Amino acid sequence: MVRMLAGQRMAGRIVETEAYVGVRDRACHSFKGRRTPRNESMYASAGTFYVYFTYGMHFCCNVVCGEVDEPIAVLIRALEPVDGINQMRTHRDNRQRHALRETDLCSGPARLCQALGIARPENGLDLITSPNLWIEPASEAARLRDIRCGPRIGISTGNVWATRLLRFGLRDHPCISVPFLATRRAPRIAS
DNA sequence: ATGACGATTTACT
DNA sequence: GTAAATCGTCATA
Repeated sequence: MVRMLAGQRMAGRIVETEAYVGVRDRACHSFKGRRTPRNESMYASAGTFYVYFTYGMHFCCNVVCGEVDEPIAVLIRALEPVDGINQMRTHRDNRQRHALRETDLCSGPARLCQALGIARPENGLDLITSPNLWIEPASEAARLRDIRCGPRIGISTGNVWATRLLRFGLRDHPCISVPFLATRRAPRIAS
């Protein structure tokens, strides 16, 4: 994931994500086809950026994945800082009491948005054409056998959607927000 | 108009 | 481990 800000380049390797699979998913903002000003960008074309504000203080970001009017998205949960680490650190330390380890700069959905300067203005951006924010192939592709899956984080609704294995990440990576408990390899295709 | 809550993070005991 | 921070959003009335 690459971010241009103030003429400088920041980049991080995506090491953790969660899937939000649309109108049937109780934990998804578009559950039951709910369409509001907040989640409007979920209904746009694949490659659209969906940024939302939560807990009165945090932003989190998603990549929209479905067809137009099919509100499916992937939450970006953690990055391994690669480029522009000093700028990331500045954004994070500014609001912080103690200096941060590099592995903590982007190890959470709100942390990475803070580090990359992602907030309300970035909601609805087209990641395919934007000069300021895009996703490109990693220098080295992850091996499927190194990808773990597990339940999504912070889903409170007591039903099957809280336990489905829709969080994915790189095995034992130090920048993951929460460790994967059981050793479950990701399926070839997430259903 | 109102109130309950949230796809989180941080500090403190 | 527990709790506070902090406010936009949305369902309900």
